[in-house]
This record gives sequence, C-alpha cells and structure tokens, in this order.
Amino acid sequence: MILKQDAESPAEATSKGPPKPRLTAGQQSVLDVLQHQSQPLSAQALHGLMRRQQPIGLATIYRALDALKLLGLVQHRVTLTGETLYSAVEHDHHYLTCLQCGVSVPVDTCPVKELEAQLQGASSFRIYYHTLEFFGVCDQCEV
Amino acid sequence: MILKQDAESPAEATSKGPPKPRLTAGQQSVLDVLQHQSQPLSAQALHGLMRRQQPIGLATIYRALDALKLLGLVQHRVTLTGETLYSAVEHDHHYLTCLQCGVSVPVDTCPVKELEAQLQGASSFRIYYHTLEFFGVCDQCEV
DNA sequence: TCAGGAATGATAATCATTATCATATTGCAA
DNA sequence: TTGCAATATGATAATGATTATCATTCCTGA
Repeated sequence: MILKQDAESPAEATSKGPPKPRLTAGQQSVLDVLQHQSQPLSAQALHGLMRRQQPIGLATIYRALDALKLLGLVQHRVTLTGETLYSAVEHDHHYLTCLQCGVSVPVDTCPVKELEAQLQGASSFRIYYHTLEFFGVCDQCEV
Repeated sequence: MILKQDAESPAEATSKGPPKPRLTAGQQSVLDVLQHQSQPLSAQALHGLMRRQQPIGLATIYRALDALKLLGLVQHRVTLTGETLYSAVEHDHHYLTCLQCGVSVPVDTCPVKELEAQLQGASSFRIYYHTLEFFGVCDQCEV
C-alpha cells in the first residue's frame, strides 16, 4: 500500500490546540477521504471506497480511525444498528433518528458549543468533540 | 417466568403525551428495575440482576428494552466498547468520556431542552429523548 | 372451554470490531 | 548508506453484543 509519511500534519504551523504528531500513511489517507466526504462513513464503507484506489486492510482503517479520534481529528457516532460512523472533526453532525425505521434527519442547530467550552475549562479533560442525537418516532412510523 | 399483565401503565391517568399501552410482564419488570437504578445498565447487566429474583431470558430483556424505547419510556446510549446502556427516561444522563481510558464523568448541565422542544414542533417526529456526549482525553491519559 | 395470537426462553446465527501474528516499512545510529 | 529495532500493515481468527429462530407457554376473546 501507499506509504509516504509526508503530509505535513494539519495545524502544524500554529502551535495552538492539541499536539499534531505526524500521521502514518494509513491515517493520512483515511483522514483525506473523510475530509472530502459530506456524510459520516463506517469503517467498512471507508474500506470499500479506499481499496479501489490503493489496497488497504480493514484492520488498518480501524486502527487509523482510533488514532485519529485520539488526535481530535475524527469524530464518531453510533447508529441504531450498532455501526460506528466516522467523520472529520470540523462540522457538527447532529441527527434526529426514528427508533422504529432508523431514518435519520440532520439537525443543523447546535446549542452545545458554549457548554463545551465551559466544560473544557471546568474539567480536567481536553475535549475534542461531542455527539448530540435526538430519538423518537417519525410520522411514517406513528401508530 | 412472571406473567401478571397487570401494572397500570405509567401516566395512564392523564391522557397527555405518547400513548401508553399495557406493558407485558417482562417489559414491566425491566422498567421497574431501570426506574430504581441510578446508573444506566446494559442488557446483560439487567439480566444478571433480574435473573436472581425471577428467571427471565436474555432475549426477553432485549425485546422489552426495544419496546420500552419505542414507547418513550426508556433511553439508550452506547459506550466506547460498543455496549448499549439503558435507563428510564426521566433524568438526562450526559457524559464526558475519555477516548483513551474510557472513563466517563457525568455532565449535569443540559442546554438541549429548548432545542428539543423546537424540533418537536418543526419536525414530523415525536421526540422521546436525546443523547449528548462529550469526548476527549482526560488528564490521566494526556501525553 | 377452546383456538389463535402473542410472549417467552434457550440457543444458534450474525456481524461489527478486535486480537493475533507474520511480514513489510520506517527512523535512527553507526 | 547500511543494519536494526520499533512500528505499521494485512490477512484472518476470535470475540462479544445483539438478533433470529423455533418450540413451548400464556393470554384473550368467542
């Protein structure tokens, strides 16, 4: 597979925010794909997409996603079917999901930013991202 | 197992809110346990707890949890290890979780109520509950 | 009281994710 | 630049939570 180990890590210039160590080739390609994607993707979907271009193992993708999460570059959410979906941290992705049919519609408002900043200060955590999901029943599924 | 089919369903008196059909015995006992629990529990943890009292199959617990979710009586969240935790809908349970060690600390503020009400009106969903989770790295795990 | 439908339990099957391990690659030192 | 130790990768087996299956039991309504 590809192995270049180049790709100046993002936000390397400004020494602000979380540390940004160099990414492995696998991590970099996974991140690239996610950053060009408008929708969150599962690891297996990523695998399907990426293996066309450059062969890459599924295990590598899982490992890369974990590493990127830990670097604050990638966020995750879990669907009702138990799949984990990943997306680049930059846009919030919040949803309203039907517990019956599983349909998800995006929610564009996000009232959480302030609280996140506040928690950031009050806790001993470095906070990277949050998930906000609403669950209910859509009108199609209404009794 | 127990099968009494009694237990006047909660909020049956006031005809407000989502419909509250009679619960099966299994559903009722699962709900009872969850309502007396201060922490969210996994299906398997519930099974461990409940089987001591009255024998109940694990499958029944999963089925009961699904039904209770659909009735708006139980909410769920998913841990980093992929376990689903359930709790009675009434208290919000929001957390700040370390992506590295998995430690979760409760967050007591919740700025989402208003948005939920707003969505309730604007969408065609009947919204039952939401999850709000923050992810980052705790100081123990800091590099 | 009886029949049909729903609920239950035990267990097999599923499926996303993780662990394993042999191989390949990288970074570093001589 | 070469050699080596540490790390990354891939293929695949193993794991573990959840779901499906199916025979049995219970409940409700005629």
